[in-house]
Amino acid sequence: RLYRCWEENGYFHEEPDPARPPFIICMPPPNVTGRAHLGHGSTYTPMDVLTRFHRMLGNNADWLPGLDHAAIATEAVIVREMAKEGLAREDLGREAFVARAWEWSRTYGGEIETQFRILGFGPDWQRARFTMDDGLSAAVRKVFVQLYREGLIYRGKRMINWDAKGKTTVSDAEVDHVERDATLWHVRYPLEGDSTNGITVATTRPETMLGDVAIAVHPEDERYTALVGKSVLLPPLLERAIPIVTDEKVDPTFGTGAVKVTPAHDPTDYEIGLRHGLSMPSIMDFDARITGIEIGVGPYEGLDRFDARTRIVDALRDKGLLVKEEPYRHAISISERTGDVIEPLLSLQWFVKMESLAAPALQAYRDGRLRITPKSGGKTYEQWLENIRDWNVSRQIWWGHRLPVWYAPDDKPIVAETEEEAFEIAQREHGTTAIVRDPDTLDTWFSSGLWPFSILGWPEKTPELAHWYPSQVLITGSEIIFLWVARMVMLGIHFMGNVPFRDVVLTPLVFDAVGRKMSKSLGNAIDPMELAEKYGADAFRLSILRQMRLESQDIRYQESRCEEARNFNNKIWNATRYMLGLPEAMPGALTLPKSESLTLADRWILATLHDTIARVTQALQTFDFGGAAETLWRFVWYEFCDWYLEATKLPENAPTRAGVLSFVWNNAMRLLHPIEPFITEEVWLSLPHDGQTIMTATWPDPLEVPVDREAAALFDDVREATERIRNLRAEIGLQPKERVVLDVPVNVGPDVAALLAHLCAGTVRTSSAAGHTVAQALASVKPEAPKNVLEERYRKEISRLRDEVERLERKLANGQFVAKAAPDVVAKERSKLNGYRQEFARVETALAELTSEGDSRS
RNA sequence: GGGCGGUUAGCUCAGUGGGAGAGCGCUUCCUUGACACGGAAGAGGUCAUAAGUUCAAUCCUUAUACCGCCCACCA
Repeated sequence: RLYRCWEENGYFHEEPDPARPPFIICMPPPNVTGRAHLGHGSTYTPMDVLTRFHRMLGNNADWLPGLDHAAIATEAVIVREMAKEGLAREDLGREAFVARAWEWSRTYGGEIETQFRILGFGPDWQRARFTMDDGLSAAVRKVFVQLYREGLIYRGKRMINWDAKGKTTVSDAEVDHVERDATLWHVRYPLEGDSTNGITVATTRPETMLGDVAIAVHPEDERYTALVGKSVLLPPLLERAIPIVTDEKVDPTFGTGAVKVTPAHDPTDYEIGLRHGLSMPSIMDFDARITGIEIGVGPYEGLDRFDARTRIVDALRDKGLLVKEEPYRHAISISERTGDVIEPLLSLQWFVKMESLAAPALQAYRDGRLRITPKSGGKTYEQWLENIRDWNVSRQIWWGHRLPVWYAPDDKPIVAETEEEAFEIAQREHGTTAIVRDPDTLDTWFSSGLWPFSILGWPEKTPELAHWYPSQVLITGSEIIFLWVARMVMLGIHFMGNVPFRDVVLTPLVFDAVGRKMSKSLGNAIDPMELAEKYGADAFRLSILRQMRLESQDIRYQESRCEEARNFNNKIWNATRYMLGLPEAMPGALTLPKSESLTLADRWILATLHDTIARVTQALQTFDFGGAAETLWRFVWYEFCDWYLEATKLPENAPTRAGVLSFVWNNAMRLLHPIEPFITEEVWLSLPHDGQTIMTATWPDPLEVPVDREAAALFDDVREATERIRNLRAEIGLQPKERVVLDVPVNVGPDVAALLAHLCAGTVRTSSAAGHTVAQALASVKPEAPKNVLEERYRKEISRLRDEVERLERKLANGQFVAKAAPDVVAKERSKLNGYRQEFARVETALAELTSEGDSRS
């Protein structure tokens, strides 16, 4: 109900307004196929919090949402769906397939937007974009063409990562390295013409032997010096001879110190091959099957790579060429998306040249134009950019931005923004229009890399682009710092001349209670939608924010967190009910009772509110969401409810309470609103307020809250006295309503006396002993209690104080300390000692009086 | 192999160069006129280990152990 009202009234929407400071956040576009998970809680909640906060501050704040076409993920969904109908991609044909993907995206995609609404996220939906829409697609083509013409995009035959399951290349950033148990096979390659001699190599991938073109050893490895230059026969077929070469890259200490060189199927071997001018025959096709298309593979033709491995190992064993098999644990490359084992293949693909793009992105971070929180994220960012390699951007799938590339009959690429332009170029440069478009599409991250300016209308010169670029902050998970963040910075600098955002905030990863990753297969995944249903969206948001710390890289989450937050909200609700149930009406929220009429408790809660506003504001400005949440939790529950609300039940405090409650609670709701939008709106609307919605209410200003430090300190003294007295009451075993007589040694004034009596369920009896301040009097309030209880209590106190006094005396007697420590520290320690001594004397006197009383009575 | 982070109460985590903190859990009491999704009181810790710097170290430095994350072409 509230959300609908907000959206219908356009509260999330903003127009660029140069009169106000901009505050823009570009939402990391969730996958069109995606569903909300806990990671969205830790990443998107902070974005919503900041946007709401800055809107209340009066800034031109807008949160720009969108969806990502998620090329590989979406294509996989469609393929799976089609498989149920017995259809393959090719049965449909490209055009029909893409049409189906569009239809699917429109019909079933974007479910996550509904979920975001339930969670209270309020981006400017009117500005929602999709990475495949016309404007963004045009931006993609323009960027590709420009980079090509600048020589920053090229086509080349390079080692790429092949995902055989997804039937596409993937970039280095999308490859995971996973430790797995494997086997290290030692294989003997017999010397050509002398089969009694040979060289043994260790390999984990015998199936690639068919593509071996050499054996390499280290140049200084004396074991093999005599063999270098000779040739060996390639097992298991023993039909082809390959040379033994030397290369620095070979580690003589690993395995046998000799390595087989398969340039078409291993990145290191590829480099060795380049250095030695070796041939690079491919023996595996895009289905990860052995192929003899380039070189003879004998009976292994057409076998799947893993079957081929088994068959080749068997053959080696039969022929006595398998010297040794040993278990071996090592890291293998896995496709992030499909989980399939990555096959390094030599293939003709499109690449973005990264070096000249990376340098300015690195510089921007180093000179502080780009800040990264936490600092450790900055290190990661630097390290990656320093070692960056070219980015393979062509993908062999159909769903996505098709490469704006055509080929002339001689296979020369023609790169153009439109087909018309491509025809023109073809006619002009090749004298023909018989050109064929490249079937490949672009890496999803190519279009998301343009997000910060493409969603603002680039390449058009829009008012949004003029006023809102660059944005202020990007919030995202640290796992896509390479895939996304670094690329946005590089492309932003290149095309806009400026970093796309001032701050990057990396949110922690969410793990389960025992630190495991949340996953469906482990069954430990928690669905935020279920939590929202059970405990409320506000509770979910608060629970996750409360655990966030600036420097933390992970948080452990469990459902009980949400339950606690729900309890907190229940507390807010009940506190509100209390106020609404008071006999007097709540006056307007923006004016306080006359200053001189404020009670001690009033002054205390106002001073506390003042500090809370300052702290929360500071925390949100520095992205310390956990700090903000924790501060508010403490204020609402342990200060406002536990102490102030209780104090207002005292009749003497009644005259001013409605005004102060109204004022303080209104402020508290505004402070809490960015974190808990729903309950704060509901409460705010049910109490006196100014305006239509808390969303556009102004952010609390500490300068508008009167502060009386002296009164606040006195109230704190009362709190401390109260705690001591309650402790004694518990020891005596008094029932809550049983009153206790309190001896207060000076006339502390009727307000303090009444407050103390109320909070302790006591009857105050003031005597007027001289020489005490009110604070001292409070410190020595003596409840009437059985002699033995008091005596034990006093003895405990004396013992504790004696320890403290002795500790400090020792410290101050240390000449080194007095001479070398900072003077203010010494002074502080001295005054502490004095305080303890006075307290010690006081308790000792009290004990003496107690025992003498007892004596006279007995 | 390289980089980063962590180790503080049973659990999850704050924090500070000079008197160890919170929430949950636990124990005792309380259906007190907002709230049992609550209130009051309480128990519980040689701040991972070792050395160093310092008048003083849980905090700074170094090393070690264990845990986690990221990066990486030793077959």
